[in-house]
Amino acid sequence: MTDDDDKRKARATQRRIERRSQILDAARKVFSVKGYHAASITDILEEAGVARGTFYLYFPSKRAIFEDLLEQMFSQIKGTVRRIQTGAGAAPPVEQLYGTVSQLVEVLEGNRELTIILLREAVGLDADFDQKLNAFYLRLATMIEAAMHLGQTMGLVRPCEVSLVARCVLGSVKEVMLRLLSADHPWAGLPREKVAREILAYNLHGIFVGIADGTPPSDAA
Amino acid sequence: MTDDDDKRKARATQRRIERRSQILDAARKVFSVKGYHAASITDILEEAGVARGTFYLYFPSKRAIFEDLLEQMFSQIKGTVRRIQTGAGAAPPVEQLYGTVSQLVEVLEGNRELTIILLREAVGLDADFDQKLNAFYLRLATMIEAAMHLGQTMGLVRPCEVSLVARCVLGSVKEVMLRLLSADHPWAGLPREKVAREILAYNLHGIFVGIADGTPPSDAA
Amino acid sequence: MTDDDDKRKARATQRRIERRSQILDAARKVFSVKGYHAASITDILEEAGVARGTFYLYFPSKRAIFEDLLEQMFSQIKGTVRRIQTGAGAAPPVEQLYGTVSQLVEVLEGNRELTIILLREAVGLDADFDQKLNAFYLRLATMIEAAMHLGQTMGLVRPCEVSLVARCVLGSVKEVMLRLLSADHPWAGLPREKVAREILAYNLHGIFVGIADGTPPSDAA
Amino acid sequence: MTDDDDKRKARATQRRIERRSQILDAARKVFSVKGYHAASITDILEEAGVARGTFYLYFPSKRAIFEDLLEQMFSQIKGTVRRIQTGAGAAPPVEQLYGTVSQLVEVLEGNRELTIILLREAVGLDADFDQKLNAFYLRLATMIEAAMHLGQTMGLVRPCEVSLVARCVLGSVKEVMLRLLSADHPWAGLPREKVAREILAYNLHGIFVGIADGTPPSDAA
DNA sequence: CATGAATGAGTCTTCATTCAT
DNA sequence: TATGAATGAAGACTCATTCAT
Repeated sequence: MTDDDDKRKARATQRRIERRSQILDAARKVFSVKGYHAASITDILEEAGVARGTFYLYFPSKRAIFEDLLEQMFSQIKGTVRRIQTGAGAAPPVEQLYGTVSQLVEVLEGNRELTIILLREAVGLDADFDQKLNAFYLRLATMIEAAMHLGQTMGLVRPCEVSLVARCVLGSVKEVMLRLLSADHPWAGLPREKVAREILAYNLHGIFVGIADGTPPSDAA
Repeated sequence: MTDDDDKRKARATQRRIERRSQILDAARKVFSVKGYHAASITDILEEAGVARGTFYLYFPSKRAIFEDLLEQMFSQIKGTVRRIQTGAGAAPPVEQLYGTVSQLVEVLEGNRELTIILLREAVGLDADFDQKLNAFYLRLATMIEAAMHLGQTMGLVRPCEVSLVARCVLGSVKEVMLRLLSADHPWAGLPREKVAREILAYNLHGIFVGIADGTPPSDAA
Repeated sequence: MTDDDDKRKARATQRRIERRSQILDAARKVFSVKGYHAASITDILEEAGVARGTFYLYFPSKRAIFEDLLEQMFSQIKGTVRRIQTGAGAAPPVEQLYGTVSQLVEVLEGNRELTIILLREAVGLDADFDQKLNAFYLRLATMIEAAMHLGQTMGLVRPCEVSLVARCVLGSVKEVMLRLLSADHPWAGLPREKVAREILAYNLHGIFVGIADGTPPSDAA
Repeated sequence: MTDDDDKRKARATQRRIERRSQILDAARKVFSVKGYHAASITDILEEAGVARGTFYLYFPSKRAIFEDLLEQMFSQIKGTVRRIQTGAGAAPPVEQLYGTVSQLVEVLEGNRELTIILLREAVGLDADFDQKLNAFYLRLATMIEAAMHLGQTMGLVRPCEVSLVARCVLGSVKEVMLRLLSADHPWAGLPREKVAREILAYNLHGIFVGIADGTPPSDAA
């Protein structure tokens, strides 16, 4: 009996999770196409093939599901961007950076809809919401700053107003990724690696002390 | 009589223009504080001290006035960003660039409200609207591309995927300016020139073939 | 010009007041028939022949208009129930009481719908609301108590737990009035005066020290 | 086998009854605190510790369970209010009345929650429902009328519009009991007997022919 | 019998836009 | 030209009830 119950409970939980995903997926799609404001609960309902009440069974409000989506993105990006290792057997910093950028591009491309939401719906919902986004970007900027400071102590990064330049770095990545993921970008054919290398080259030669010979870093490494 | 009529007409036209400005100013303020969606016609009305019907006498819709505001911004920025001169007596390209960036920062700072609107309310109204914004940024990107191509033929700019890198440049400027103009940025004290120089240095060393010696370009020039 | 403006403004204000009344009347009717919960804004709209938005132009919420209606009732009743005068030339207390009761019945009958609302919708909206109603009835009860205390010092009212008996008085009036105003009461034909006299007789002989000889007080007076 | 079946059936029936009570108790509690409208099925479910579907296994609707609760109250009150006995060995009518009132107060106090529901949620659900309540109160009023008519033939009750005065009596009891049972009434300390005596005294001296000497009837008897 | 996920009709409220004065 | 009252489409959310497991 207990076994049966357990099984049933497990199946129920499973279904709950699936339903949630189903709605979440629909919302992701709708939000990425229409944007937060233009998207109505009804749109999501239709996309998900679910009744009104069901939605509210899984999410307390339109805003809540949107935040959920953003949280997803946050955590995925957080998982991607890693600190530079400086230990003995660590790979050269540039290599590591390339790895991070490359992965980042991959993750963002793999989450096209979420990324578009994150990058587009940059702001404008309400103060509370903006703050969350700002906090997120601040976290990213801070990570970049930290890496730059480290680079400076290693003599790899030129002296500069780090907090400002870190934002430059962030901005360049944001802009490129948004275009890359938008419906009809001009670099449709570019492979991820190429994109990653270009971004890295652009940024490195802005924060890197050394001879810029026009060769992308992957070759240099 | 005709004279009188003319005078009257002129005065009337004058008043029309003033009224328009009055409403436009109010809208700019409201939009920059609340964002497009959160701002209501009523907010604008109250800020402008104008009646409901009057608003619709000057603008056909909420969206229209918002577009108007954006157009203002477009033209101001267009006026700032100039093509690099290559003629005989022309100043060194880097100098020219510095001038452009410096002016740009100044203009954007001088139009804090509009700039914030432009940078934040990036997208999300509707497809039509997004296209306008995309078109605007595309225009900017294209100008940067043109400059880069020129630079490449002059041997000043390293070979790269120009259309992509141009977006990097654009993104870095957008991000920095948004932070700079936001309520409480961390570089509160930085003078415009310093900001301009940092941005330029960051970007130049990313698109510039040459020895990156860590010296800001203004010194180099 | 100013004259014209004044006139126009006056007319506008007049119309505003009328519109308000129009909606208020409709709401009164609907609430008295359906009760607060069963009545929908739509019902009121249809009854008033007014558009949805118009309603919210005059009242911030369904609850607000209901409270308004109640306030109306409060003030009307307040205006009716007067303190007993004990001065030299004052009419005999019983006479005064009869006057008050008689007027009260008249007022309540004249505001059939409001009264029904007040008496029926006794409670159950929310804590806040209940409190308002309780406070109102408490005020009435307190007035009755005061009159009774006075009567006691004058030797007219028998000793008793005044606060409790005051509620008895209040309750008897409430119940009778509710029935009287309800659609199909059994005393349909009874004239106001008769009703007033009966209520008074009933109550007087409960709080009156003296010989109850079965004669209605109006005769006794 | 049949025995076993019977036993099983009996046990099952027993369980059914218990479950029903369990839900009924929860509903009583919830309704008396929140009132009919504010109380949700979910509230009852949580209070009862029962699943949604289970509820509808025992009651067809929210309204139905509410009616059930009211029926309970009806029958309890019906059991309390007895006809006055006029036989040879019967106790004096006043004594009997005192007994009835006293018992009534006791029953109502013992069913605090139900009573509050009955007295507060007086009306306002829908026409059908109101009618049930009206019918109930009508029944009570009719019983009082009958007693009064009897009293009149016995020369104990003064001539009056019996149907109206009966409502006065009913109203006075309702009002006092509602206050008495409400959270913070002013007579918190009053013992039941005192309350019963006061109510009776108030009412008797309104419907009783005789010398009102200010003494509570219990003393008089 | 019991469960609780799913349903969808119905509610209140907002706000851009229109139009008579 | 200016006003502001009126409009009504559209949106988010609730909750009693059903039904597959």
